[in-house]
Amino acid sequence: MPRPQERNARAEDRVFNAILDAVLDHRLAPGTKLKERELAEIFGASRGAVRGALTRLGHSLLVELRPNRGAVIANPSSAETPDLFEARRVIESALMQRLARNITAKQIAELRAFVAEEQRAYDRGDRKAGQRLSIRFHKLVSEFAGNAALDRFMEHLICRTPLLALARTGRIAYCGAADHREVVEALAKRDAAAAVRRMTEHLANVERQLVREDQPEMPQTLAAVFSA
Amino acid sequence: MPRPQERNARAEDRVFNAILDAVLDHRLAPGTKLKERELAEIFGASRGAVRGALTRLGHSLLVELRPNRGAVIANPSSAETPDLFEARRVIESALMQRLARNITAKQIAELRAFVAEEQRAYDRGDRKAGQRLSIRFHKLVSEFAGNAALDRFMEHLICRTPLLALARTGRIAYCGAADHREVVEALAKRDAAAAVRRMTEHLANVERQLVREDQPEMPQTLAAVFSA
DNA sequence: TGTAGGCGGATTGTTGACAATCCTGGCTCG
DNA sequence: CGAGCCAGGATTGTCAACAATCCGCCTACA
Repeated sequence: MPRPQERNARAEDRVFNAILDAVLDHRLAPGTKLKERELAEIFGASRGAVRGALTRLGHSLLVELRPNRGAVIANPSSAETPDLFEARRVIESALMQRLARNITAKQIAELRAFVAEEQRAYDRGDRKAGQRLSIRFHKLVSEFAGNAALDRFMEHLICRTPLLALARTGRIAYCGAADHREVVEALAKRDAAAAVRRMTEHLANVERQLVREDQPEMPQTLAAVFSA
Repeated sequence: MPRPQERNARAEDRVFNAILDAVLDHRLAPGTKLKERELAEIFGASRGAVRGALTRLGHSLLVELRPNRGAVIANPSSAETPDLFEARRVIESALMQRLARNITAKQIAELRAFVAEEQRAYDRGDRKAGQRLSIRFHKLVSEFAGNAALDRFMEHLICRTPLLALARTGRIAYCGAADHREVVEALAKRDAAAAVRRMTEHLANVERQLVREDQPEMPQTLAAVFSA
């Protein structure tokens, strides 16, 4: 006999995590409608639990909550790309400087092992797993830096990045284990300047992938469509 | 006959903003219990609306949500102070660099007028108003910088700062219009380095106020109390 | 034929009652 | 006399029915 309170407190988390994972794995396209009843049925949860999960996802900007019109997977405009990546460069540069000072040998070992696993995933052609590990690499770096406020913010930025990639290019952004390894090795040498440079370049690489493929985007105004 | 949906969608906002303002104005001490029924009565709202507001405040870390035990105004530990201020220095330095490049004459004028108003508030001894304007100064700067992602994060950091001040020192942190004016004048000259330096020093000044008065804090362990 | 207006179904928003949980105070028992 | 325990009351968590809203389509009319 499951206790309602505990069971359902987890029900909300279950729905939240399921949708979050689906977005990160690109299994839910931007604009997909998220109906409360349907989700409640699928997850065997009450509508209230689903509502709570959607509200949280909305606060993280992963779904767009339109009053009286339901929730859809967010469909960020390409105008957000520069802002997002500038924010990431700012924060992650700061993280690099912190880590170059404070990182422990154990953390270095853990990062190396992580990058190796990431590399193996890409090598065997498992892009989904590679992508997921690439995301978690940035989160791991953020946690190791040991600043809770920055880590919290990074979580938001990291989750939003793949969504933006999917909305713009229609496919997975390739993060790449090689870039990550260079960052880790710079940190291992406690070379703050090199770590910052490599992380910055890495982020610029990912961003460039997005804008380069940003051609087939929908025009913003009707005037632009018919001006030619 | 007020329409339930619209009236209550705003009811949640009303509760949210009222509590937010009360925290920023230091009218609610950390640890204060926020009972749902009581708040619902006070604001003439339903318990659901109050719940929604509390959930949002919880997500902003302004109230602590304890499962089955209700919500209280957050009581952050002093250990968070360095993290918070480091995050602010990182972000606001980036904002300064952006603004030194992009700020418009109109924005400069607006910032100058804002600082003048802030100064007048302090001059006439109205600390509450001065404090409120000091907070909004940082938010205004953040908005002018024009990066939505960073602005969003700044909002969280800015709201959390006075709470930390209250929890630690028991009184209002003095931000000071003079520091703000120097920042604005550096921006007016489009001197990025000077703007960054002044903002960084300003934040360091505020942080120093907090740690300097951090003596009468509760000891963390019983052992520490009785070791003497 | 094209457009304005308005039903019908589906979906979201809200409420109040009910269930579960926690805290408090007093009681019993060792 | 103190520790453990057990109601009683207060508070939070959950749910399912009801109300409000929106979208698509259909009709009527110019």
